[in-house]
Amino acid sequence: MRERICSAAMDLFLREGFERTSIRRIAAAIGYTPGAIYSYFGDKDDILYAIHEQGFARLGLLLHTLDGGGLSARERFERLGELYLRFAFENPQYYDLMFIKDRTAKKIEELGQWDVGLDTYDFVRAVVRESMRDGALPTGDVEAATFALWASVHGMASLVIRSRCKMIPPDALSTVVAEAYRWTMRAMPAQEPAHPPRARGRVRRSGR
Amino acid sequence: MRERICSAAMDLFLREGFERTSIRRIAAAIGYTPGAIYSYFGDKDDILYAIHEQGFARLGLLLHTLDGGGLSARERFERLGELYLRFAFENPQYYDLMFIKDRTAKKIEELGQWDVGLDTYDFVRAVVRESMRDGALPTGDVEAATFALWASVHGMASLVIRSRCKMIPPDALSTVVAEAYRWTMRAMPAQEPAHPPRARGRVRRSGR
Amino acid sequence: MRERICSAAMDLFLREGFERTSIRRIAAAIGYTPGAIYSYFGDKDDILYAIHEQGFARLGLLLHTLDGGGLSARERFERLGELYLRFAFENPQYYDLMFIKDRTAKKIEELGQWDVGLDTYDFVRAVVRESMRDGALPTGDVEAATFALWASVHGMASLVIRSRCKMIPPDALSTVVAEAYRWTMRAMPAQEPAHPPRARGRVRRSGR
Amino acid sequence: MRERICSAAMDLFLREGFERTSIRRIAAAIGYTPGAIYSYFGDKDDILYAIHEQGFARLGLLLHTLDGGGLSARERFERLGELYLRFAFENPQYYDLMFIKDRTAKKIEELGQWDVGLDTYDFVRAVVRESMRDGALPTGDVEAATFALWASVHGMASLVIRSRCKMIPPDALSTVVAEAYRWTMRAMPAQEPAHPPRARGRVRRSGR
DNA sequence: CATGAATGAGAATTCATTCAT
DNA sequence: TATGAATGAATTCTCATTCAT
Repeated sequence: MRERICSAAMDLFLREGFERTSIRRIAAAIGYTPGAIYSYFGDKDDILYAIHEQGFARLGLLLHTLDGGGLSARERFERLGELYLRFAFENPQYYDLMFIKDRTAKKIEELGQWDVGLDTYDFVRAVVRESMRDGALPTGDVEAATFALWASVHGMASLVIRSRCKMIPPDALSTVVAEAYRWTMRAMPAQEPAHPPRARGRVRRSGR
Repeated sequence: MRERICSAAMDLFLREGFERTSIRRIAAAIGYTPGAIYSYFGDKDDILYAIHEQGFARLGLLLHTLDGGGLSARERFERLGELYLRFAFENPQYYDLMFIKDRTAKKIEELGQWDVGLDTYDFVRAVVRESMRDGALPTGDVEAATFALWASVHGMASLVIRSRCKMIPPDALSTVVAEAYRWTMRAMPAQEPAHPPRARGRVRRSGR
Repeated sequence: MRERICSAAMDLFLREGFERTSIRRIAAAIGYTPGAIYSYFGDKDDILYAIHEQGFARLGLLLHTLDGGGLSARERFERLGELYLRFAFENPQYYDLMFIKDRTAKKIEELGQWDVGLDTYDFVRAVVRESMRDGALPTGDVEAATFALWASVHGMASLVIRSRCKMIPPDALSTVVAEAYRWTMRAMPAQEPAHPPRARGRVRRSGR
Repeated sequence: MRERICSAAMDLFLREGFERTSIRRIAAAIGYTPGAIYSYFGDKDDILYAIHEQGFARLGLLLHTLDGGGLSARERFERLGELYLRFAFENPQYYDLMFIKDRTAKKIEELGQWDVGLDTYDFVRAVVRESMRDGALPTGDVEAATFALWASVHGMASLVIRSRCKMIPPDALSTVVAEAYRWTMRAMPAQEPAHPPRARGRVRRSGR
């Protein structure tokens, strides 16, 4: 039902591009009539929205692999961006839908449903906050730091996905991205925690 | 002529959105027949392309105000991103066309015309390279540093423009962005220049 | 349904000419929206193709009246061309579509669907072959003889239909055609059959 | 001038097809403005007409090579069709324009200008008449015989040119055509001249 | 002789959507 | 739940032609 419609839609996004993905085509792909789709989705953009939810579910799963892995706060912080980028490059269609496409934002606004993306954002913010508390990051405005991190990785992802990096040789691209991410990480060096949070500040990282 | 068509098109982008901007409407807006447009532009996307060129011309002008202002390399470096962000927020439609929109990229690829954007990219890279030479930046991979800087500001700009920052209160947004940019700048601290260029490298910043 | 569309199209061919027959007009003629047509035909040329199929069905029916009429091989042979010409002159629009118009051929090639016309061609060839076997025709290359016969009648039909016979007074035309057909028949005189088939070879025609 | 326009038009017919040949394109091909064409031709179809005249001039030249070659009447008669077919297969675009295309006929009718084609037709008729006179052909209705000959070769040419012979293997085609032409010639066997040419009209042809 | 500018008409096609059944 | 039929609106684009300059 809804599942089949969504996956047919994603298929079309991949194979034919977003513009070519009409309700007619989706219906044809699953052997139904256009009208039938409207039993499950009120709107074409509702399909988009559902797929974007799926995307966030996937991304959420991926990011939450950081939990309980016995990672240090700094490691969690550094891996966070890497995982985000991995998601983006491995699921460019999803990523586009979730973070770039106009219509998704319009639909979200229309529904007033911000939770979906917020969960992820909150998770990132939590990691950032924790990192500051642990001295894995210089203390500062959590919101701004979160946004800086996010903007940085989103910038890389969206420039690549929307074909703005053609001046970088394709085979050098992943290196450049990785290297650029390292620059970003450098913006946020691990610190001696200002106020040892919850008696955590252990010996490690003393050198930094 | 072409000017009138472009500005009518930009007008429509603003007022009605991109999808609603058809050749018909553009023609109607300037009191012409659709066919007349085709005397000046071979294609709908040619109009896009022309506007995007205009946008880069504007951005170029703005960025080049950095030249000859007697600024230090570090100042140039830091103001570069600020100017870029200013451009983005003051001309979101242009910015979208230039750095986000799909069709622009497609048209560019079709034409094989990368120069337009490259000029700007080269300018940024030149600033980065110079900054490294002058110790205004840690030495390192110029390409990656350029990309990191660009990605960071593009990330902020595109998240805002494509309405992905609704969780940040609108009136706090500009502060968050400014603050986030400071984080980014911190990634690239001024350094003791490797090879004192033009007798600059003084004692300052020794602590870092 | 499809029937109504086709007959409306034929109507327009007749009344307004082929070039003037657009999907818009067809739709208007049957009181529908252009889009509605596309529920029944994928393409403008699909309509052409359907009509051309109808035409071949008609022609097939007509030619098959030769079967089972107790006709001698020679009679069948001679009447075949007459029926063909009758079809052409009575259904010039169909004939044009089936045997002259460019787009039909293009569509056929596109579909790789040669069967429709082949049925008819095979029928003609069968008649020719049989005629040779029965001595109703000099023995020889069946393919070439079939083609010669077909070309001859097609030539007459298409010259008339495409208005290349204006130098022949209209009221003399049918006589000229009939007389010309007699010349063609003379090319293929009845013969003493090589191997007397079904004990036919009677004395008649001895004088020739 | 007119020459250049015509040859550009022919070029386009060949390379892009007839439908794609617009006045705009012709103009572009010779580096002029569409409007300029109208200084030389009143109409798009006037160009067609001019080209069709050229075609007839060419065909005329070709057919007139039969004159003065010391050929017997029968030889002239037989070669006439061969030359005609050769012209058709070597200049299919011209042939199409001259003998198949609708618009040419319409323009001719509009102008009331039949002479162009008539010259050729008269030439054929003259050959036929002479052949009869010389006993190179059975005596009979000259008009009908002319038409029969013409229809036969036109049929072959137009079936091939308009792609109705796809059931015949391409490499066999020229053989089939040649063989079919032989059947046609057989329709019109050489005869003992009734009246030994120049000193004519007597008892002969008693056998018929 | 030729341009440049523009018209007006029309082309095929596609789409999201609706609704009675 | 799903279809089949249809709408209505729009889309890009192409064309022959005209005409003042």
